[in-house]
Amino acid sequence: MKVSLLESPRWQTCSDCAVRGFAVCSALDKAELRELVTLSRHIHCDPGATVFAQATMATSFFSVLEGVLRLYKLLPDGRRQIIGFALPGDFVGLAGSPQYEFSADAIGAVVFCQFSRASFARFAENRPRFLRRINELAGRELTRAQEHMVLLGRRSAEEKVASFLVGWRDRLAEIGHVGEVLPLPMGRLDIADYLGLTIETVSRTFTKLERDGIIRILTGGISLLDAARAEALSAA
Amino acid sequence: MKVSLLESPRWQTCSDCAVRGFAVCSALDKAELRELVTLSRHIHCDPGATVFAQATMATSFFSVLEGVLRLYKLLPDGRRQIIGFALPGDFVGLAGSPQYEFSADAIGAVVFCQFSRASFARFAENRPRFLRRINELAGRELTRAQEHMVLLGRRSAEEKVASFLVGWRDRLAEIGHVGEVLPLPMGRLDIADYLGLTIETVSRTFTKLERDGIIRILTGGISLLDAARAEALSAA
DNA sequence: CGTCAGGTTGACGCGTCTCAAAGTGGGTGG
DNA sequence: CCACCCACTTTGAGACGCGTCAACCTGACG
Repeated sequence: MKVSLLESPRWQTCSDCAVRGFAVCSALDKAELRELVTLSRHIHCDPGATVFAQATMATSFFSVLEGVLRLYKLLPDGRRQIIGFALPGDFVGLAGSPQYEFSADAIGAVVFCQFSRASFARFAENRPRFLRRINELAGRELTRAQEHMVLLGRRSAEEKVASFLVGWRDRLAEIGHVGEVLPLPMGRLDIADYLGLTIETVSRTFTKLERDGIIRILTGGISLLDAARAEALSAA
Repeated sequence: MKVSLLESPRWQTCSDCAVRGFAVCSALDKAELRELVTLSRHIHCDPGATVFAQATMATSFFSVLEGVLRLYKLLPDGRRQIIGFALPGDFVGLAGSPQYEFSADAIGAVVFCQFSRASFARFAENRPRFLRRINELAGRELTRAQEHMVLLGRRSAEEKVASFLVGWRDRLAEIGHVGEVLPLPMGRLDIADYLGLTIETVSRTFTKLERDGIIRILTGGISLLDAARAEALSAA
């Protein structure tokens, strides 16, 4: 069974954009929205395409419309840590330093809004409501990062995988995903690099969770058979 | 040898506050500063005192003036992850959820400014310059968190300790610390919980770094004998 | 000089990584 | 439509880094 995150209808204009309700621009009125549109470009990109790379000049901000981005940092010797996945509605590029602090590439096909940093900053500059909205998103991002640190520093492999699955389910639910099946558009290697494990450990742990009747492994996703037990493993 | 972070002269008024140049309030003019003062209280607290606790009502924001706070999250079974140390000039409480997402307590004696969340928010509400300043601090915080994730997920014990020492040196330098000796006001257990290690591993790693001539262990701190080698270990 | 918290050291075990091989499914071209 | 291919995943066996448990050391303080 193939599971897709691209089932939502395509947008035509900003006002009926699929992520209108929860993206950055939710804090804008019609007039402002019309102005912001003139600063944005819609970009489609193919599976695996790099959106931007760590340490290159940060010329843009991004708002994801469809699909999933993986955000990651690389060590000089090639070790990779995925610091998060960006979903529809997520705003990317907040850090504010002149270079990107991490890389981003598409998992599957992705559509996003791109803003030039300079003109976006000029637009935001004197709009307290919009600035507060950006603050809100930054705060949420920060809270997620802190939770992720606990996971990386203090949880076992099994707890990590369970936390990931529960967290992923909750994030998809937030953006309106429903259904028995939990799609996992990213591969095992991505999950491993997100959790600070190796691909083999992730694979073994998935198998163990399935043996224990907690999940069912499908191609491109899983089914959470025993959500309560998974939540217990992810240990608040 | 005893090393202190409290050598700086005490403030009298906001305008000659020791952290005036790099705290949140650096974005304010004299008049605004005078207004903000009326919303703040100066608090002194003793070594080990808890400033706020995870999952309690988030009624305040904090700006550190002197000393160091440890910020941490606890798992139900008692495992602890320190997500950061707050130094003079740092602003704490950004996340914006109704409850605190983590706990904070004093390492050594601490002095900070406390703001009621509600009145602080009202003050900030229509001050774009101030909101942008808060954004800037949030972005820096986020960048640090991302770097920390790489450390927790992808570095060995030795790399973790070296990164910590180099990072700590740089943060102290940013707030004006100079001198051969790097003070470490936190104990080994704090360092372990910051790095996702046990206290024994941290202790052993310190010893190894000293044997290798990279550091010298002092009471209450270290001396970085071979900064280049430490930086190489922390592997950018 | 005794006490106590914090730090260090050692021996051992376990969880995760490493290296290697085999299995699986989707896509492509004959 | 089938057979091959390739990337991805799973499984296994063995090694190793870090955790665990326990003992000892050290310096600050009364």
